[in-house]
Amino acid sequence: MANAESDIPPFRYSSTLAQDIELRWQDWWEANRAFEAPNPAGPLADPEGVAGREKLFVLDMFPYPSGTGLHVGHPLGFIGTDVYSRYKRMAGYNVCYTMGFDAFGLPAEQYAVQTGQHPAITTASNVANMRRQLRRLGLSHDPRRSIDTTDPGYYRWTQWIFLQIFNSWYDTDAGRARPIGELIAALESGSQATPDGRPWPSLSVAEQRAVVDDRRMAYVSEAPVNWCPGLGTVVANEEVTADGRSDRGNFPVFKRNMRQWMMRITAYADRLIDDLDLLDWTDAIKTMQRNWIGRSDGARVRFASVAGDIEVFTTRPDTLFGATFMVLAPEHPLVAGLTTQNQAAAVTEYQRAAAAKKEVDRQDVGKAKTGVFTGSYAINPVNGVSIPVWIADYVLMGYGTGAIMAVPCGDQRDFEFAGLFDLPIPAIQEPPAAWFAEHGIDPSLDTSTWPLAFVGDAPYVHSTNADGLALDGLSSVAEGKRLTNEWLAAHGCGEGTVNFKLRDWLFSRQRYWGEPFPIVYDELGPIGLPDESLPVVLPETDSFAPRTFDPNDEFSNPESPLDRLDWWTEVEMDLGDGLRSYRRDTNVMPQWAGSCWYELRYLDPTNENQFVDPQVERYWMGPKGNGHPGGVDLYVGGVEHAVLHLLYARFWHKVLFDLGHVSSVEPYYRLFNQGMILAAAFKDPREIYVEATEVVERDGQFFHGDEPVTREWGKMGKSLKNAVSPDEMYDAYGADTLRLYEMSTGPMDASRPWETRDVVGMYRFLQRLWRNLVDEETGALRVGPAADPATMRLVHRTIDGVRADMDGLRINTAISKLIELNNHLTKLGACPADVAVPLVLMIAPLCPHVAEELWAKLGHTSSLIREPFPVADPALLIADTIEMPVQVNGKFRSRIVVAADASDADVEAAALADPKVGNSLNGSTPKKVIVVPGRTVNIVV
RNA sequence: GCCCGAGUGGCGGAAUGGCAGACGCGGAGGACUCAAAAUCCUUUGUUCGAGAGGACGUGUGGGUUCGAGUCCCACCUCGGGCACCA
Repeated sequence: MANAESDIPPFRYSSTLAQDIELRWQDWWEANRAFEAPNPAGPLADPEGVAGREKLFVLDMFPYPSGTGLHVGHPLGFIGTDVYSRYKRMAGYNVCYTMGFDAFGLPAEQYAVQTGQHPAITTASNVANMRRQLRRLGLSHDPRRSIDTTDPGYYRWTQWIFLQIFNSWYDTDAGRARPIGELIAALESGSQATPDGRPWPSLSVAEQRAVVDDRRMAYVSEAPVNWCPGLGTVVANEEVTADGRSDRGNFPVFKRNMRQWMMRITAYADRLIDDLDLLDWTDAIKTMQRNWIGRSDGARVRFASVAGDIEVFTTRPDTLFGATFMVLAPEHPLVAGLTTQNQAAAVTEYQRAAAAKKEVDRQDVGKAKTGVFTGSYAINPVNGVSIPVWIADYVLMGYGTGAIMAVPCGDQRDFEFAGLFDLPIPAIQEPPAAWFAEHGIDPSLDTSTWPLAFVGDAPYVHSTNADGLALDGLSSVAEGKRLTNEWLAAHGCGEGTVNFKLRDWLFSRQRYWGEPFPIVYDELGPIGLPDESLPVVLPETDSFAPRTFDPNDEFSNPESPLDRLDWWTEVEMDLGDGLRSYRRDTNVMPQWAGSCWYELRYLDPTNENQFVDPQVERYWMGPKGNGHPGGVDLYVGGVEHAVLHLLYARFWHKVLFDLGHVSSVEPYYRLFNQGMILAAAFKDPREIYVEATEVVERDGQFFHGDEPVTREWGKMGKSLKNAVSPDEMYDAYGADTLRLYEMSTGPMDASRPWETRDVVGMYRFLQRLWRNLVDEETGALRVGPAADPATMRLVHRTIDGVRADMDGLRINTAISKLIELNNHLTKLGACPADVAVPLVLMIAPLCPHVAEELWAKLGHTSSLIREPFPVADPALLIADTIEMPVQVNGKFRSRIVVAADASDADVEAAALADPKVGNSLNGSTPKKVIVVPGRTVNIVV
């Protein structure tokens, strides 16, 4: 025991040596400002550094600086982007790579509520701790560019962008946002009409303000919002889970009408869908965004009734002749006017029951349909038929118009509903024979024999009226829709339209730890503050909590912490018409605000006059041609942001583009979703998680002490008690080993289990690599004589393969190629002198610290971070002779060695001459011989 | 229910339609050691065989092909997303 240390050679690559090397080089990089990426202009300008180098903008989704610090599951993506950035830097690119902190949000606020400590203090210390942990990994960030969303120097520009959005409107004719001043000018000149057609000058000031405010991209609206009494704040649709609870805290959420800030993201719905085609993202993410936006093409149709026109949205206007009843959502405003005396009791009872139901139960697809007849009828505009109007909770007030026309023969839900309440189901299309066969019934237009509704292209029947709409015989749904839409428009009872699931973005929160709105109110409404008054600094207080309520108290009202600060909310200022009193907006922005544009601030983090210098922005974000529409070149992050962050950030970016502040239409050109690190978690018989490190395996069973436990795999973290700290890994192996391990366990986009016992493999690799170059007794460089031709060819094949793998972010296979090369060198006894340089340069992006140390031992006095990455010599990629497998009837039988440039005939002859092949043929004559040059020979008998 | 992914040794995973299992872990054997750890070397898909060598083998069943883990069809399982969206 006492002598254990002395057995190890003094200069073996051990964890102590690794730590010494790593800390030294981290200090050196910092002292020498090694990773600073120059800008073409502004404070970070270095025209020489920019000249002649292509730019590359690599971005990680920035983290929330939590108090618990990092575990080894967090930095998977960060290591990946660092490897890529280091590789690209060596390949000659000017790489912008840094890290910021998304530091507004609930945890810091909740911690403040509990402890009374100001969230700014907790945030600062969490950020400092996270910076330290990330630095220890050796990430090659440009520290000058780092930002923190809670810094007034940053959120000043978040507020400025809010004002840009507030001070703009969406011009649907131009298809883009424009400054609000241009709308006002158009209203004044009369080229834009007022909503009710009165001339602009005849409107009162209040009316004029209201007209303009209603058109703004950011607007205050009395609208149905998600009120969460348990959190004491409203939340966005995107933050409500499928079962109607809050994303954070899991409290019930209620739909309530409240005055809140909204962002007109729906104006961009089409562009947000269409521009996905420009992007290098996975189809999975694009599909999620498309589904969320939920575009559907159809028509609005108006049915006359005693209570006025009932407007419905339908994607199948062509089936209007099959509409035999209508269904309204129970909350629909026309229900009261439609309900007859006879039905009043039943309708009221149904409405009450529907209101009491939770969103979850209402949206349960499996359950049987329910509904009540209102007693009234409406007129089907295409055939004048009077059809009953029902209410049912399968129709949702929040989608379309909250009312549908029911076509039971062509819609499964309507089919079920009609069956249940004995409503007629006339056929209006003649389904093909195959459809009847598939469902095992005889072809018939008697729908009582049909097991379900028919949806698809098929000839129309009974779909012609006396008024010029004739679909009978037509068998194209698209054509049927087109003709119907034309007819509806011509007869003034409807028109083709597009409907979206996407709602406007609820943008205000009744909390403390967020960006204050740069807005004050006078008696007429909100007024955007002038740019000079930014930042509107979050006021100091010691009372951080919003008023919260019983989570089920639906009728409580929000009260934000800022509401209580009269000294702050009541202001006197001169906004151009003399000193007057105003009241500040007491909401704060949602946490998404700061992450909607942070990549732009990385580019020009210290600019006091602009959120980003246009020249700098164009350099890093501008369109590059070749189908690259501009934007971040590589954005890496978790799939959990597929909808929320990515949709909001794209929206802000498009507004900034429309207003001429940025040069690319999209912020993130290439998106890469890294996988998660999973870890085994163990539950005892009481279903309580136990500390994973304390679990032992015996005979394939797992035990915690003497108690048997069950294993499951989950996201690494505190709640599953399975987190592994990077500090443990640094102590046991060093950061280079940890980096290699995380990168080697699989492709970047795959989730993979963490196995602490596997980490040693990469440690051994580094140890062997080190030993191939360094004398373990003296620490001196130790290289062998020049490489033999076979070794040299292997080196160049490795260079070629590693470059391709790095470019394709296949870091795991790049590592195996390097291990193979190193294993070959191990057999040689030492690394040949002429292999040392390319070897060290190739490992540099992966394990930069040990690479720097070896580079120094090779006699260099400076860092290798900008040394050119090795380039393969094409001549060495081709061998004189090659080995080819020979198959007989597709089964591998033997190998032959032939000249690389041998003709097919020569290869065939060599294959047939091989004794093992002869055995397999066993005297029979080949019918055919297939030679795939350079690949294989297959002999068919 | 619908839409995406993915199923390969004991484990993580590799394989432009062309030698399945690279690389790593783990296992086995050996070297060093009084011994152990660390390190190094050999070996390691299953199976038959003393061996040479053979058979089988990428979730299941079909198909295309000289040749299929890879392409096509159907099914099963797991993971993710959406879910009465008219």
